[in-house]
Amino acid sequence: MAYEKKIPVDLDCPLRLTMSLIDSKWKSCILDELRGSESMRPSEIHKCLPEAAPRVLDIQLKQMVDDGLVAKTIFPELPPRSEYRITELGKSLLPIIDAMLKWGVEHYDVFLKKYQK
Amino acid sequence: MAYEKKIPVDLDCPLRLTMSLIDSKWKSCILDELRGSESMRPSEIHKCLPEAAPRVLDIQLKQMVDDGLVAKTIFPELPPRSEYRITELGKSLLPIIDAMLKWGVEHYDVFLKKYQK
DNA sequence: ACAAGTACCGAAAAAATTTTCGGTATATGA
DNA sequence: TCATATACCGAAAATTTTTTCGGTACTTGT
Repeated sequence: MAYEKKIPVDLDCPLRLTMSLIDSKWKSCILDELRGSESMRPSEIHKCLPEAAPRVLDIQLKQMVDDGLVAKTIFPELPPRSEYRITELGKSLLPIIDAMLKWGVEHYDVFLKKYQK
Repeated sequence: MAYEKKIPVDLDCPLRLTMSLIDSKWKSCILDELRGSESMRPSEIHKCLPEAAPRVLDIQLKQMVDDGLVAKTIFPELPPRSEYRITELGKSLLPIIDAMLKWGVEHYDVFLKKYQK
């Protein structure tokens, strides 16, 4: 799959539904970035997540727009301008992102010692 | 990757660390199953998650044992017997699983209408 | 004797995801 | 004029994950 998912989301069970919306490599980070600003332009998002290939962010942002987690506004200008912002549905996932972030911070050292080098 | 991860967990940021521990197709379901019993034998887990190929559960259980989320006891008996149980570290992830499960239940209908058929 | 169950594992195929590369188009600043 | 920036997209390569298949070894029940 490149820019469109064969099976958009996992409808087999509620837990996997939620997972399937955020379990790609960068989606949770994108949500975490978008929460911080009213809106962000693609180039800003790329700068905030420099380790992600720009193409992946494009693809994952598009999927998140399709899923309703993120809204996109295209301004009919040249050079082109567009903006992404988190939707109410996307915001409703933030408690989950928060819980994961908190857990990660609390247990980071253990896994660093365990797996680093 | 087949039965061992090249990069065991993602240490780039706390959020991705947490994600990397549970973001495979069945790990969150395994945790959700294991929470319900004191312990489970592999064959029981397979029966509870019939859609997952047994080999995948083996592999993912092994990774979860390596990561410390699940503990395994092997009984030196014949025919062989072993048991998996969730560890304290694994239990500390349950609030995240709960939040995802709750979100999934609350938003299931929307995505069913949106993507089914 | 033989099928079925128990737990496990390697190899390879299949599927999905991520990354890289090159390309479109227009505008601005040096 | 030329490099840079904006946003986007397709194709293919690379990587990772999931699945399938076949095999080990031993026991119980028919």
